[in-house]
Amino acid sequence: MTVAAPIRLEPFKTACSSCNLRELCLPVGLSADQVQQLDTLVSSRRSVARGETLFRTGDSFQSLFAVRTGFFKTCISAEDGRDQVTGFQMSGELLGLDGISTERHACDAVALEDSTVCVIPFHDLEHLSGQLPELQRVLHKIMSREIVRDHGVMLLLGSMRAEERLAAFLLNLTQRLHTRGFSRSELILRMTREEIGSYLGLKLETVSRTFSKFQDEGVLEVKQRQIRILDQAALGQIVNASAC
Amino acid sequence: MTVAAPIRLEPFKTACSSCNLRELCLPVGLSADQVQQLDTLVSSRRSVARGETLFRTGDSFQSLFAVRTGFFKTCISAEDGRDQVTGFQMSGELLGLDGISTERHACDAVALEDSTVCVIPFHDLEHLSGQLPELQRVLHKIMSREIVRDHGVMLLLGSMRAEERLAAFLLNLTQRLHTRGFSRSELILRMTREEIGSYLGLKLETVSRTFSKFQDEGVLEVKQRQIRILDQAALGQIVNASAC
DNA sequence: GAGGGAGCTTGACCTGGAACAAGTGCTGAT
DNA sequence: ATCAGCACTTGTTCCAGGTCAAGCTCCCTC
Repeated sequence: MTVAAPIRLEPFKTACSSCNLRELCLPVGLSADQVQQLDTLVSSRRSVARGETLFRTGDSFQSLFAVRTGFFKTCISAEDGRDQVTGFQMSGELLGLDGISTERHACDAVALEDSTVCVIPFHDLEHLSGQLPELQRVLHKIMSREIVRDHGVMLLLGSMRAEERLAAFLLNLTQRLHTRGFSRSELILRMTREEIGSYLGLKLETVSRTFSKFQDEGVLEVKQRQIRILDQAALGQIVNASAC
Repeated sequence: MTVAAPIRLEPFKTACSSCNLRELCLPVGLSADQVQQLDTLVSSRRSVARGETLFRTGDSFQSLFAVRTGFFKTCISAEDGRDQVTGFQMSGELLGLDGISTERHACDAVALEDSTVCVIPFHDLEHLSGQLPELQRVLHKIMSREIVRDHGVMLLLGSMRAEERLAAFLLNLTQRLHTRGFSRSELILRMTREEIGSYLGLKLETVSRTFSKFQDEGVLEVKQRQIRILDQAALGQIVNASAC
């Protein structure tokens, strides 16, 4: 491939400092100067085609990955084959935090559409964050946020009813999409009913029925994976239903 | 043993280097020298009586806490009053990681028996871990381990049946107690049936019935909060039941 | 050692969601 | 253009676990 010519395209490729996700991603809150230091270690990208895995349970952990474009799910499977989607990740979100503890990945990360990720070699990141307290701070906050998020999912799984779960899920998705500049009321699901069900602790039939119910009630318009939210407030009330 | 001589009692107060939990707690894997540096920042203790809270949702986050003696639960509550136990912590385990992300605690930590904790001022910890890569590494691993643990709970909540959940819970508890030198087959629960139920996404009646069922089957002996495991293997099989 | 209350057990009944089953509609390959 | 196969919807039935209710047990306090 590399025909003649010593053209160095590198600045064109990966650079946090020129990335429009920098306010959502690892560089959040860092100064321009600090982001440039990050650039030195986030030097490669990787494409992952829809359906392919970025990493699998048991793979040696070397790097974190920041989703640049596309959409992922992470899932774990028990020995008995049962499995559980533990999260959906969109642009600016980090994948691989689970691998730090044992230096082996503890889940599978699967692209739900053609995606690209930035590769963040973790040893380098630790090294740099020893130098840059602000970076260390950001990393800690991101990990902590993941813990808080997980606790929220536990609340959902432990005490919500099917409708509440799905409503909470949709609100969470649209809110995250909205911070990325998408509509607050329209979205295209990148995952199947089964994956939604796995994440929410429901069977796919229940997810489908609940979508239909919301549609009948005029809360949503559902056309396969295209969802339009007609009544945001109603969704919010459904989530907090047990209050009544 | 070293008789006579100028004995310095100071390590008698708070000191990771003289703490018998150091292999379970923050200092895990650090050299004696490094642990001594930790000593400089972990300088105070706090007692929390049974039923009291160590911190509450919304409290300003200043420190992590390492359980020294006793037993805690952490729980979050939705606005609507619903609440969810997100974990039980025993000696050597850290409390407060959830607070890092927003600098406010995101859950309540309640002592289930009279307890003491070591106070670890987080800013100091971050500072020191910038100096001590090994400490940084440990902190990252602990946070990552919490994430992995939470994912395991999601699997439990999302896809296991009541018996499987309780069996998994008991095995997890006894395993953690065992690494602390307790029996693998006998334990005293520090939490109520309701708290177990909240953690496992079950109602207290279901927890109680499931205990009774296990007792009838000869898997456990249950006397209120005293549990004796009669058939460890059976418990293990129950957890992996869906394989059959 | 009597009384009260929190925590636990057990029974009876009910229901939300699982399981099973039978279609329908998209999509992508030949 | 046709076909195959996956994703989704919808109906029916069933059951695990929730709900409600009644006692029981073990402390703890006076």
